[in-house]
Amino acid sequence: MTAAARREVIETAATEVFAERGYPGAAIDEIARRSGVTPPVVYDHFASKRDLYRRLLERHFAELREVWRRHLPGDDPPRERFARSIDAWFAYIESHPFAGLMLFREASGDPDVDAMHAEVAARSRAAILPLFAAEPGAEGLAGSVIGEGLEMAWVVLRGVLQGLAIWWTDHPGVPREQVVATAMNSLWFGFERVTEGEGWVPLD
Amino acid sequence: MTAAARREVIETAATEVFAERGYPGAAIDEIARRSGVTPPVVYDHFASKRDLYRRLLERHFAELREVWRRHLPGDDPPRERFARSIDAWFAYIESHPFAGLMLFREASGDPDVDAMHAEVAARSRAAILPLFAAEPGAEGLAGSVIGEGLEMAWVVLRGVLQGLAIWWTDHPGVPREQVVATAMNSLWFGFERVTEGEGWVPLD
DNA sequence: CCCTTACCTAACGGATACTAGGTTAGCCAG
DNA sequence: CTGGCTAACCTAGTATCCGTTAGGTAAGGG
Repeated sequence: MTAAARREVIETAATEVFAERGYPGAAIDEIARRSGVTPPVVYDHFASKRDLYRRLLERHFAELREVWRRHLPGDDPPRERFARSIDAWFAYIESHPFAGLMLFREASGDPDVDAMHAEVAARSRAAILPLFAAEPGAEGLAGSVIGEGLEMAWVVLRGVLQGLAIWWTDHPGVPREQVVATAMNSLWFGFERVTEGEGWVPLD
Repeated sequence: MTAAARREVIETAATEVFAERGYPGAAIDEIARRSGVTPPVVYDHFASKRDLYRRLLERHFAELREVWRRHLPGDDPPRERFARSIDAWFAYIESHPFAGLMLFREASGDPDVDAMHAEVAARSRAAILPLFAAEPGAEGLAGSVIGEGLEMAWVVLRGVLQGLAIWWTDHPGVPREQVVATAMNSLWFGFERVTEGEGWVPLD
């Protein structure tokens, strides 16, 4: 097998194993075995386990980032663009279930690896948030009663999508439209309400 | 130190280490060191690393379950009870930040441990979901256009709370009311809309 | 004075990231 | 055809870490 093809096979296998076992639980031995190869071959392509992991993080986060960049901006009504983005997002998860699982595994056990994960994830956030900030009415979000408005909205968005994505991989029979509908129903009312300036639920 | 006190110290230290490093990354050595003790002492109190982990899962999940059980049922308007429950939930996270982090770490790397985690978490879900199902209008949720209605609502709820909880531990300066307000604003509109029979966002 | 209790030192065994060095198979110059 | 070079892959380790255990010490109470 050519080096490039082997490298691709290893990356696919490694994504699976990292998703299933997490960073410390993923053994190079098993990654190699699933790639039809012995461990030293992995080191012909990647300098270390960390290097391999970083490479996969960069790749999958970039692909997911691209989903937002391609579907969110536009001239259609916000709700349609938002719905399409979420649909495309789950379509990516559907075709790359292990990539999603790997990205959403929060903590690895290795502080350096955690820092790496946080750094790459922060780059994604920095790329995607401006797309939302460009929406009309977004200043309502940013300046709302909630101090860290945009940032916390991001946390909520991420929490819902991530939770549904993980749940979905355990319930593969559920059609994508249902998952997308749940995400929309959970997220849309809040965004709509704020961007239209109707304000927030008051705190008693 | 008495055995009971030492055991408590070890449980606290272990919760911290599991939260910071995840199951495979947590070393008995470090748990022991933070407990002011050597590793064999840990084994005087717990049969194994897995046993210690299970014990902590049971304990913290039970405490969080109790929060819902105490605050959600009642005769006040649903929104107030829901808001109070969420406030109490984040109050628990505030006083037990490591417990929250430990519970929300999805995957451990060890299949047996993952199964254990899933089992205890499922017990919590089974205890809390009926509280929501008892709400007037909940049949709208369960029988909605979304097939697995209640279950997916649970996933969303959990996703939002978990995301905010993790974010909050990284931003300790943010007052609890702001986090609670964000959670309410993210979750309440959807629930309200469905339980009042106003239906869902249609899918285009 | 002994026995229990809390804790220790020292080590074993297994797993794991990573490496040194060799083997095979195809390709290409002569 | 042939000899040698390269590229893909291998066997066989090494060093380290980690869960766990065996067996012992020391202090305090009865």
